[in-house]
Amino acid sequence: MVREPLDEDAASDLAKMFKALSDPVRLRLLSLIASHQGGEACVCDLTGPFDVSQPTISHHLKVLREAGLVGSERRGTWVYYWVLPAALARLSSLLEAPADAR
Amino acid sequence: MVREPLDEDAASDLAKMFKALSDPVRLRLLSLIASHQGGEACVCDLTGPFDVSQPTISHHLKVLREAGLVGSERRGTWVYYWVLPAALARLSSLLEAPADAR
DNA sequence: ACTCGGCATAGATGACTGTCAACATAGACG
DNA sequence: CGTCTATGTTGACAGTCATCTATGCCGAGT
Repeated sequence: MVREPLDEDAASDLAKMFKALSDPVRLRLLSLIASHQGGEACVCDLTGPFDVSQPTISHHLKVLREAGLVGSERRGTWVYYWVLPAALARLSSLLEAPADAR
Repeated sequence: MVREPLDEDAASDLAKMFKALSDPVRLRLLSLIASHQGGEACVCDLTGPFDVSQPTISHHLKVLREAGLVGSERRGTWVYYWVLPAALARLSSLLEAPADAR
């Protein structure tokens, strides 16, 4: 990002991911999934800590999934979610090391 | 973020920063400022590359400024903006290294 | 002092977002 | 097969956002 001015298409693509992270509930969801034992969590583990209803959690999980930040799979009764590290790493590397400027 | 579940206050705080990054125009603005010679740019350098009006650019710069991502100063005729590296580094480190999970 | 250029602010508007209640679906288990 | 539990989907509504036009403010020069 510091090197070259970031063309229009890349900016739109990245903005969608950041938008998925721009909600406190979604950030906490991502953190809960990432920090959960085994690196994955079912929805039943995620609805508890929040004051919002279960459909709202489901909606936020869908946003994270469509942004490519998490993966999901149904195994029997429960649906499990896990973090996709490559997507977060991409965003992380984009933001790092503008420290040499100024 | 992987270690502990990210409490509610921290999530709200971080969400505001990510929200500031969740627009293609603002991402490109930040990139333009960071990659500009000297690490800072005046608004006159920033209005050109976009199809939106000057007040819109001014609005986006205000969002970035209030999110704590950039600083600004008026020097004579022009107003200069620069990136605050600490803020970006904070977000970057938050997103990195969930790679060991799964 | 007046005017001009650079930038910010105000108000309006159309689009999008977060949330809930209600309903639909899909396995599990009797 | 029927029913119960766990999730996802839909529709609706209130709030927020991105963008515009019009206007205001501040320095610089003349």
